[in-house]
Parts: sequence; structure tokens; C-alpha cells
Amino acid sequence: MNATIKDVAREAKVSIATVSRVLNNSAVVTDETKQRVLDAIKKTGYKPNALARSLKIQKTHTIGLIVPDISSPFYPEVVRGIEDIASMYSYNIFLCNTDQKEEKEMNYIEILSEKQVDGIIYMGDIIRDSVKQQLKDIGIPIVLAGTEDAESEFPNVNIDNKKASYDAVKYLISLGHKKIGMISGPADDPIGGVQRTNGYKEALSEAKIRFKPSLVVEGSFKARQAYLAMLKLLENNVDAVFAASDEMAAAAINAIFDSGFSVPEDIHVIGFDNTYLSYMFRPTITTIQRPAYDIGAVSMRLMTKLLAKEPIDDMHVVLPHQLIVRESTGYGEEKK
Amino acid sequence: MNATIKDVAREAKVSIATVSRVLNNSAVVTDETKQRVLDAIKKTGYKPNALARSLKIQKTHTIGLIVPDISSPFYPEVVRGIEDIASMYSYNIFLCNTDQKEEKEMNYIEILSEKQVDGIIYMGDIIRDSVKQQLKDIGIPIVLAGTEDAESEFPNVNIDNKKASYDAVKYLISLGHKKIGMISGPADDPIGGVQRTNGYKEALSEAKIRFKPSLVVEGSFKARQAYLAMLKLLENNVDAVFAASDEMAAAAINAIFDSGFSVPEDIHVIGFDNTYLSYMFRPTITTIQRPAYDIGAVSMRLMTKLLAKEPIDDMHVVLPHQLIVRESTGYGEEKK
DNA sequence: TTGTAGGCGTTATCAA
DNA sequence: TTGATAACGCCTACAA
Repeated sequence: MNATIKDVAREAKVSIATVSRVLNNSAVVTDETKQRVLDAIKKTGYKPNALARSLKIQKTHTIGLIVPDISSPFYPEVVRGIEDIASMYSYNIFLCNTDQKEEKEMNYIEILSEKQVDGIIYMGDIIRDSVKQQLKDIGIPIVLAGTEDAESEFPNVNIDNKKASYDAVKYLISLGHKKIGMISGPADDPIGGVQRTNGYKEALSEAKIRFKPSLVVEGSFKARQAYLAMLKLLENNVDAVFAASDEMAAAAINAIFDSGFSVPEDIHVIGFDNTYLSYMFRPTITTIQRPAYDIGAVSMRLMTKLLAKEPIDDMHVVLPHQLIVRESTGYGEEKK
Repeated sequence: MNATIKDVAREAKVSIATVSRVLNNSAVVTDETKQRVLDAIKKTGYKPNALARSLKIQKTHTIGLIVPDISSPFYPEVVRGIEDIASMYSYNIFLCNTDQKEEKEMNYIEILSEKQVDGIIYMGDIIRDSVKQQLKDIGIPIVLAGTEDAESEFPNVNIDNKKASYDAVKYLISLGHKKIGMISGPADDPIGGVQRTNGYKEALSEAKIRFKPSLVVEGSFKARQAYLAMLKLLENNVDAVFAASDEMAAAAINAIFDSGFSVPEDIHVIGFDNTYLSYMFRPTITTIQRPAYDIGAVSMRLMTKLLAKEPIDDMHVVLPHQLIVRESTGYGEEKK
């Protein structure tokens, strides 16, 4: 049995109110009684019960994290960023894996709400209306990290995905390529699918290169599908490829080699995310860096402001991305 | 303001006790009153307050996770395993990153204890005495995942690290190698450093190959140091290398290539962990698979048993590891 | 079958 | 400056 505030009070021969006061070193307590209480605390080995405290003050100093899959790339870094800042502000983190499944998401949000979290940070490619509604209903601060909702109703932190893929494709064009293929994310993914494909189209159109649907193959962010997608693109004689993820880029490069061509000599490839695969793989992969850690850190910082009801200058933070040029576009050494 | 049990009681014209009963569908409640209560719950939008409940029943259905760094390889998978099983048993997870720093670890354990977690799963290469003592003091179930304490006082789930590296080195010997180098983990790491090095020594000794200290270079699990370590080993003309992690193995291969040699033609390399780097990297890397997901899942399962005070057949679970043969030892195709 | 009331461990108001 | 005491929202004997 853990000691409670009562035990301390008895030990120090004061009331529990006084103990509570020195605990929160709030009101004015005589140095003498304060010392008595401190001694009693040490003697009893008293540890405050955060549950009781939270129940009373209606705050748990805990926030929930909804994440598709902590074991897939990108998210661990984001979560690390979140946790670092949370720790800095004395918040704890509930981690919830949902595999982006509606049922799991809703179930977790429900539980988080029952556990009285002070806020929720949501991650995931797609945010369904049902989930969105539920998040609004529970009435606590929500921040979207590395994603956004269609109507921008929630505060969020992200990069400009369209601009990022525009930059990638524009770079390929600047290298003299005309037949540029793309391995995109799923079409129903508004970001990895739609936005990145739009950036690709815009770069082409700006360069007055006609868009050919046959040069865009839908992937699933998985290596295997991307490998097959690349084989299709090879049939169309592309001379450069932009893949919506590093893993897909790596798979594409493998497909290119296995087909008897080589990178960067015959075909140039650009990936997305700057995961460590992109610089450990040989050839190293030119890619777009998405600042995962920062997305997490800034999201959590935004959350702390929301929770403290501080004034917020910008509810929608756009973090800078960066094109990192490596061997797969025939330029430069690995810089890491 | 959220509705409470009182609101529901008033709405349904029953006492709060009755509401509580249907909530925990415990005692015998008339179907009719039950229905009235259910309606009232729906009407008021009542959500139970887990804090109040936990305070009363002295259980939070929450467990704490102490992890060095969720953004480094291996741990995300372990955590995924933990979370999957936790979710299955309706437990929530507090994620705590410590960078293996004593101060952070102790601080988090303190907080977890105050937040009344039902148990703690600890991960990390080294477990300090101070931390160990603290874990024992808080008096809740502890499980070590992917690690172990010197005296085996805590229940744990892990692989046999010595045997694993023994297997790796024995395989190299079976391929005819005599000058086998090793890039180990830090010497003060009882597992990645000591145990794996011991396995290396044992395999050599069994094959009557004399152990040469110059063939073991201490690494830090980081790519850069491993690269340099490999350069040293090359000066000693090794014909095979066992690295205590995939990342170090990959860095070693890069060093070998950059020195004008090739893998597997000139030198064979084996890594450790079967991270996805090991099969995406070219040449694909022969490695020891540590079942990260299973370590997590089994740890959490063990925790649920501890919490339910179920009888436990084995407090120390040793999960099987596996040698996965790939190109870096000149054998077979990537099987993934 | 249902209701009353005490208590889980705090905080905070109001007196003293 | 300190002490009673009423919440916070829930569970659970014990009565009715």
C-alpha cells in the first residue's frame, strides 16, 4: 500500500490541506511546518497519486497519439519529435497504432477521451469524415501531424507536398529529361496520391511536356508493387522516374537493374522522404526530405500552446522540404 | 461539460448505483430499467470517466514503456508488437524515450508510478543498478523486452545473443574462412558488446582458430565508426567480417568497396538484426534475425499474465533467432 | 431488484 | 497560517 497524503498529514501532525499546500508549494506555509511535512514525505515514501489529482483538477497532462503504424518508416521520427517536446513540457504520451483502420481509430479516440487526455495528435494519410466528426465532438485540442484535413478545420503541421513533388520533377526536367515516369501513392490518398501527382503534372505542364497517363503508375508505398510498376514504366521507355517514397524508389532501381539497365547511367530516379534507405542504398537515392522530427516537434509545440490557450499566430504550419541530390540522378556524392 | 453518471441517473430516474451496474453489467438489473439507463446514456452522450474509475478500482489498464529511442531501428517493431497485444487486452501504452540516460529513465519511472500504471516494460541495452532498484521499489510487474538484467531478477523476453553470434561466426568458418574480423558493439554493453563477442570467440575456439584481439574492433552501432573500423580490419587482411548490427555491416561493405575490394567476391560479411536495410541494401546482407515484433508481443503477453496473476511457466523466455543467408556471403538470392 | 452512503486521493473554499 | 470539508466521478458493501 502506497502512502497517501493522509499518512503524511498524520506523520507530520498537520492537516491534509497543509500537506497539499507544500506539495503544490502554493500558499504561505511556515518554514517550520513545511519542513515537518517534507520530512514526513520522505519518511513515508509518499508519492502523489496523479489519478486523484487529475480527477480533481480536470487535467491529466497526457496526450494521445493516433498513428497508423509505429513500425513503418517516417512515424518513429515524428513520434520522437513529439515525445521530446512533450517531455519538455511534462506531458506524457499514449501511443495508439491504428493501421489507418476506421474502426481502430474510432475505438482509440473513444478510449483516449475516457482516459481524459488533454489533447490528441493525429497522424495518417487519410482522415475520414467519421473520425473527423468524432475528433471534433470530444472537444479537446487536436493537431494533425504530417497530414491535413480537406477543409483545414484542424490545426496542422505539414510540408507542401504538391510543391515538393513539383520540385523533384522540375529537377528531372532541368537534367534534360522528357519522358518522366511516376510511381505514385494510392489514388485515394489525398496527399501521397493526389497532391504529389498534381505536383508532377504541374512541373510537366510548366515545361510544356504533355502529360501521359500511361507514365503514372499507382503504387501502394510497398516495394513489391513498385517493382512491378517500374517494369511497366520500362515498357514505355521512360528515361527518369519520380517515386512517391524512397522504398518505392529503391524497388524501382532494383527493377531497372534486373531489367539490364542501370542507374544513373540509363535512367534517373528520385524518391521521397529521405529515409535512411535513401542514403544507405547503392546507388544512393536523390530524394525529397520531409522533416519528420520537426513535424512532430512543431506539432507538439503547437499542442502545448493550444492547451495553454496561448495566442497562436498560425494554425497551419508549413515546414520546408528539401531536394537532396544523390547518385541516382548522377550527381554528387552521398553527403548524408 | 461532459455528462456524468449522475446525469444519466437523473435522466433515467434511477440511482447512480443502478447506472453503474448496467455500465459494468454486473448485478442483476431488470431488462426494463436497464433499457431506461441505456437510453439515458445515449441521450446524455455519457462517457465514463476512466480516471475516476481507476482511482476507485486501483487499476488503470495502462502500462509504461521505457525505450531508448523509438526512432532507431528495432524498437519500433518491438513497440508495435507490444501495442498490438496490449490493444488486444485493452491496455494502453505510455511511450517514454530515454536515450538510455539514467536521469531520464528514473524520472520517467517516477512519473509512470505516479500515474499509477499497472506495469512497466523496460527496453535498453544496459540496465543500471539504480534503475533496477527503482523498478523493484515501485512494486508493480516489470518485464524486460529484448534485454536482461545480470541477476535475472526480472521476467524477460530475449534471444540468446551469444548463441546467435556463435552461429554467425560458425557459418563463416563453415565457408572456409580463417581470418574473421568482428565489429562489435560498445564494450560496456553486456549484450551487443560482451555476449556477441563471446559468441564470436567461442565459435573460433571450437574451430581451433586462435583469437586475435586485433581482429575485433569496437563499434558504436553507428555507420561512421563501423566504416572506420572496417578500414582497420582491412589492414589486417581479414577475409570475412561479422558485424554486431546491420547498419554496421552495411557501412563495412561500403568501406570494402571504397577500398577497391568487393563483397562477396573478396570478403564475406554478416550483420545482425535483419532490419530492412539488410535486404534492401545491395548486396543483400546475410544477417541474424532477432524477432523484434515477437519480442514485443511476447513481453506484453507475459505482462498480461503477470497482471492477471496467472501462473507463469517461464519467467525468462528465449525466442529463436535465425541466420538469414543472403548475397554478402555469396549464397542464394534475396528471399525476404 | 434498487437505493444510500462511504471512500478512492486529491484540491480548494471557507472558517477559524 | 492552518484545519475542516465539500467536491472530482465512480464503485460497492450494506440496507431496504
